[in-house]
Amino acid sequence: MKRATIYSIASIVGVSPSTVSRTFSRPEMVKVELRERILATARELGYAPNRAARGLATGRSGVIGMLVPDVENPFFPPLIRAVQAAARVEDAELLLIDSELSASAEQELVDRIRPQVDGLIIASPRLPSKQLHEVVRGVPTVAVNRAIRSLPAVVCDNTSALEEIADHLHQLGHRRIALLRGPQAAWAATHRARAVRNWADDKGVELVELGPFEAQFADGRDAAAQIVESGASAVFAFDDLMAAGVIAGLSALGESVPRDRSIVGCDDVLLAQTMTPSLTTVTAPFAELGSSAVEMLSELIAGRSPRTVTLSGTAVLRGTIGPAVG
Amino acid sequence: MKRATIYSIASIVGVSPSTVSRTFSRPEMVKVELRERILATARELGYAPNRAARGLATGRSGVIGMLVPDVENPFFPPLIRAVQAAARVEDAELLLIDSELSASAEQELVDRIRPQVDGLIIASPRLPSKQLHEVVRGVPTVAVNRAIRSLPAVVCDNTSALEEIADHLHQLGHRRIALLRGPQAAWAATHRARAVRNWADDKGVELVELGPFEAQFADGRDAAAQIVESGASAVFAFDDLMAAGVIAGLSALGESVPRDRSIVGCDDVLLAQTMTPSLTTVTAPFAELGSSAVEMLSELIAGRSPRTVTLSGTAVLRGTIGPAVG
DNA sequence: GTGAAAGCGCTAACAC
DNA sequence: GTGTTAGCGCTTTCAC
Repeated sequence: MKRATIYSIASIVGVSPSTVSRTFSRPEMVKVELRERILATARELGYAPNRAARGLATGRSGVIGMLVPDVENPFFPPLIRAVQAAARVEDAELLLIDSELSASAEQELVDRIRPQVDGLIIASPRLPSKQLHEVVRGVPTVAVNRAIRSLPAVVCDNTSALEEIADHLHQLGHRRIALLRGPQAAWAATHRARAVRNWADDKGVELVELGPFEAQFADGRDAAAQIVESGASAVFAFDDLMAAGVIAGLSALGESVPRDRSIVGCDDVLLAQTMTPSLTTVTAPFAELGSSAVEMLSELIAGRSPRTVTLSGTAVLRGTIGPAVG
Repeated sequence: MKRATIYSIASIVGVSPSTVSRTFSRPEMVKVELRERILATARELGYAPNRAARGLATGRSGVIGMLVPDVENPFFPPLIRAVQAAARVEDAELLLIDSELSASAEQELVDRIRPQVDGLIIASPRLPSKQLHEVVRGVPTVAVNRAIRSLPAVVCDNTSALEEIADHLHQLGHRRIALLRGPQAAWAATHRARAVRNWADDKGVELVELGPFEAQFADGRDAAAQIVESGASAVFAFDDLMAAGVIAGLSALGESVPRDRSIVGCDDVLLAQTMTPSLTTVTAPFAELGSSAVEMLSELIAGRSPRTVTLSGTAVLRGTIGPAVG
């Protein structure tokens, strides 16, 4: 028994295939009673429109591609969920691709899925602007978590949230602070570093910059010794994962957080909320990041030119900061 | 400038469209020299085969669907990565769907993507067997993390790893142990509970069973009071996330792990490795789980009937267990 | 080894 | 409102 098509349904109901087609693609165009009959027999036959055929005819696949550098990094799952939820509303599916932190893979993978998606959402791309621009030529694309001239983007500005936390740290007596930088090629890393640096300059606080790091847990853990050596009483890690690493590394060195040193993360991923004590960090607006991205992508697909959207993170003071010691 | 097709290339090179087609789908069928020429001009034009057209002609989309109950649960990202990596090798893309913990959504979502995928991988399905069987009718499907009669599956048996940890706990003097059960509808929850229960029976250890829980962080945290009350000196949480919750909950109650109580998780997700102290748990073979699933799916698509695969978890003793106190 | 032609299942003008 | 008729771009017999 083969799959039902608009033809099989049409012949059973006694209408033309176009009417069946319309019943599914523009229901309002077919008279209610007829539509009902068609829908009924379609259900009986377990009919579902063949997406490939529809895609071939319309030039639209109904799927959007999402490229992330590392699904296992807890920053991305919430973003994926948000994008997916938003896509669902527009009746689109999500093709997910993981570039495994490789810029060259980004290029290759985009090339590969380009022909089968209506649009692309690229999260935290590592590819240099020029190549990025080059590779997405022809596919509507929006970048997330990276401001870039040639592409509409949705980014998160954590500056004021970081300042707020920094001020708090300052009040707690911290006068020498370490900053663990994120990946060289990551826009967020540069942006966050600048925020902390500017704040420190303004306040006249000594800032010890470490890194750049790939921003894995191990990087944070291994940086613990340098931190201790630096004499910084508080540290801004690039993200929550690194912060967790720092805490582990300090613990191995016999220190306890926040008793001996204060740690701040960024993004407020699951990890930050579930560790004990919970992590002081900046909450990223995942849901809005995702929905804005999808929304912008739709605009783009519709031929409009959305402007880059800038959202903000929110400071959340939790258990990993305390008074400066030493 | 429109996208290149086999026709545009054919007319430029001066061959028939079929030859161009073969160059891409069965390269060995066309003479080397000709093939090179075709490939060259294809490259010039930036040609890539239209997947929709190919799909329509062959009945294969080249995409496999993966359904997870919750992308944000750290158990799934490593699985997603593994599946994706394996799929890549077979030149297939991954359509990801998140059912957000709802069994009914599973049904609806599968229905929805069924027509556009060549096969389906369903991770930790919550749907009752019968409905699950019903809904995947017609699509090659493999279940992951759930043994089920009607579907080929790849599961992980943690029994011996859990016993190993339990024995260790016993040696440390623990004689009253709590077990936090996972979601009612989750196969893994039942399976793990049985393992611990049987062990406790054999050893004559008192087992306090709590739950079932949805297995979120908050569930573990909120269970802390009951645990303290139960007098159990050690606890097996359904998974790492719940274990993290328990630790947080105990901490709020003034207890410290492993000083006051020992905690064991399951799966060894990122969380388990990055918390301080790191969590004693059972490492799930994510990579094998994913690659087996894809492998079985290919078999299924090819018309063969793969047998259910059972892998094993590995005990990993870390920082959250210690001698029984009280 | 290569070409011609039919067809995959749907949509979209365009008629009626 | 509904039917007719071309395609959409590819694969695949079947000839040659």
